[in-house]
Amino acid sequence: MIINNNLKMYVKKLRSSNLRPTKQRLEICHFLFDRKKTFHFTVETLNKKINMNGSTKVSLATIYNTVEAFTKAGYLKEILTSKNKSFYDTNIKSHHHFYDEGSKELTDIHYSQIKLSKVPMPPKGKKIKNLEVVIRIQK
Amino acid sequence: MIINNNLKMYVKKLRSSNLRPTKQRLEICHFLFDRKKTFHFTVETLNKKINMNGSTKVSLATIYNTVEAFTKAGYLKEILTSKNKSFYDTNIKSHHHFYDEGSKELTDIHYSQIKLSKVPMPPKGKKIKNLEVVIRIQK
DNA sequence: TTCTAGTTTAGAATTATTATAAACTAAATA
DNA sequence: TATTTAGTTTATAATAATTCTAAACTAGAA
Repeated sequence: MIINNNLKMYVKKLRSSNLRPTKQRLEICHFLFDRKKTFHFTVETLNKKINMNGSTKVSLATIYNTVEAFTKAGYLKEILTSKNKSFYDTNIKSHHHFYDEGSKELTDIHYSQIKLSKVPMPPKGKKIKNLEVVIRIQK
Repeated sequence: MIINNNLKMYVKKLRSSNLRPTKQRLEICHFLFDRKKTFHFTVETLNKKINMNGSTKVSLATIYNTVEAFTKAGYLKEILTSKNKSFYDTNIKSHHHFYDEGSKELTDIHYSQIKLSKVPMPPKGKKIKNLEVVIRIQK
């Protein structure tokens, strides 16, 4: 379960996302952030993981709400794909993806692996929030 | 309605997508390709346009099927976004997009406006099909 | 300890998409 | 040209992802 050290971090993330630290939300944090590698997921896969391996039952609605709040707060990043399903990533650093249309798998590309030498100005009155490259690959 | 000149082109596009040229499919072609500017759309918006302004009634299922066949054949391109809805583009040349999360609008970026000076090798056994940049903008 | 505003939940509602099967039609063949 | 058949269209049903709802519950302030 959640070790004390991470607990503080989770509470901080939750509070700064305007969420109270509840049993369910801490369980979600555990499955999202208590990892060595970064984690790509959909709400469906996260829900399965939590409810098969977790120590607390968490409803789908709570998972949706928490993931959305974390995404707004910047602790998760929504990935661009052409599927009608949302993919999220715990790696919020600027980085890019390979998207394999056969297997529908996403793989991180480290930001240092792609360099842009020219980027356009945003339209008037707007600023750039984020820039992502998706490289579609096939056999 | 469809002028004679375009008709031939539409029939060619349909045949090479393994579709017979029917009244309904020609009407879809008219709304997709008889344009000066490139066209961004979802099936929903295309359906509205056709059935409000078109001269032939076309069912939603036919629109879905035709758009999918054109996308497979390469006459339309599916755009990457974070929404749970498919966006398509009649501009199939290599190009990129601004995505305004406020208004949910997509704007083309001409391929010459972005230059990449470093791109990673694809994983073993795979090749790069396509590379797209999406720049998310906000106020 | 009590109270209040926020939270969780199951299930209903909504939205996008895909599947189905009966009626229709393009175009190959006689 | 008439007939045939394989492909097409359509309304509607089914499915999948997400959002909404309202009743029961709980964190944390007073």
